[in-house]
Amino acid sequence: MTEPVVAPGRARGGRRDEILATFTRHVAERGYDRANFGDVAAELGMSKGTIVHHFGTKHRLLAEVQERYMRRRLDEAHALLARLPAPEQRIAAFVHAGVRYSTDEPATTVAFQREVVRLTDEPGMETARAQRDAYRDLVVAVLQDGADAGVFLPGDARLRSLQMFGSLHWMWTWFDPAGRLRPGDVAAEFCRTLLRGLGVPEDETATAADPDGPVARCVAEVCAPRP
Amino acid sequence: MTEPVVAPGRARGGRRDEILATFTRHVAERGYDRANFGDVAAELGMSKGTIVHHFGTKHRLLAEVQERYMRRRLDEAHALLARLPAPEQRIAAFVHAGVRYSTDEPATTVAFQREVVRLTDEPGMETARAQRDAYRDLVVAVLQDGADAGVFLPGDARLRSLQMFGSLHWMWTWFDPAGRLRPGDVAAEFCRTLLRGLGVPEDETATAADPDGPVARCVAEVCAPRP
DNA sequence: CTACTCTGCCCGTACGTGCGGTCAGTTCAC
DNA sequence: GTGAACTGACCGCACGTACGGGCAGAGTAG
Repeated sequence: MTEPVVAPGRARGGRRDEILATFTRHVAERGYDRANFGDVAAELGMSKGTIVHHFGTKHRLLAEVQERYMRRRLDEAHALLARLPAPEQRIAAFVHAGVRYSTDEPATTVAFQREVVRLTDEPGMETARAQRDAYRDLVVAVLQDGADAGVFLPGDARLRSLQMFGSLHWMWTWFDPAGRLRPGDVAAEFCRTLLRGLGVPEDETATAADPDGPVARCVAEVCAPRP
Repeated sequence: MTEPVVAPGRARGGRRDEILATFTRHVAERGYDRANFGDVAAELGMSKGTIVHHFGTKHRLLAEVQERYMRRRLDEAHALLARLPAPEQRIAAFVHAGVRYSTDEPATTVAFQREVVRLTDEPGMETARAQRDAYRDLVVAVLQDGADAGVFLPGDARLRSLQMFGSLHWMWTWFDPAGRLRPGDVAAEFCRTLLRGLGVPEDETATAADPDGPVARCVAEVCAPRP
């Protein structure tokens, strides 16, 4: 209907991607439990059976959403680490990126964040959980390295990472991508408080937090617009 | 059975409080959607009808959980503000208190935090939402006053409050009250990063963050053990 | 004291609905 | 032919909640 480019039955991934996108939006809006096959199918003008045919179970569908999301986030994280050497730049980049997600892919980001707890509980989420842990480990390592190098004041790197992730992951409950609050401003404020809190001097903090500064620009390049 | 003190039929709130407590625990463990009357009733050895009799609907039950929780938090907040005059002490107190909740009332805290989004969406939650907003306004006012007074560096008080609440509200996804991590240590680390990030000098930061310091002690007195 | 009525707590059951998942079958590209 | 995409009817079940009734204690009249 909105995808007449490729012949039906042989579209890129079939209707698989459409299902994934619509399901993701429903999870973002209502949560996993209240999202259901019937509504998704109706919206896409297909049968419930089609969704089952492609994904098997609802759990598997969610798992695929989480895995795809974390795959992109991990790729970006590695690209950022490769370009930015300094610990305070790297932390700032993670914050800028974390805020960008909320506007670049609002639905997927909200779906991921509000259902993140299922990564720890439910079976079948091992891959996504491992990806999430890998991402967190990257941040912890930067925090630890920075503290070891004296760039950051001594402190518990793991707790600091949780403090930082909390601020970012909580955004789904209050941030409106369509609102007047610019993501760059949110990231800047978060960066300033966080980096100062880690003991980074004022001028490095200001540069790294600047929404038009080098770190933010690097993040913008790496986090390309959605295909 | 475990409540032989008062004659049946005239117990303090009847089985009402038991229902509330058990339902709260189920919401904390499984989330609102997966918590159900059948399991709660079975665990308490009563009929589903009894729950309906006392609360009418499932939504009303959740609303009551949220309202009771926020009432306690608001009372504590006002008590803390009355005892602690300095902005950095007040912010530190909010952080210490926020962490304490996770161990003092783990079930209710998790239930509240993981279902907080329903305060904004669902009807019937107006009271709880107003309480939550009032709590946030208290924190925003402290941050604003501190910035106006020059105790904190200039910055967006509202964004700072959201950054702070994010760290605390996210705790339910990772903090284990029975684990080896002491709540005081978490609060101390969070306080240090946050207060330094707000521009508070190192010695005031250290005093306010100290888990055995005056602020933490004041919080411990105000947040009395459960009755 | 007795008998009665009223009332609030509680039970058991039954109903309606919504949802995840199954399955037999059709269409269509290769 | 072969197999993948897709359909639509259907199943079973879990869950919220409506309903009718039982029962015990309080109040009251005699």
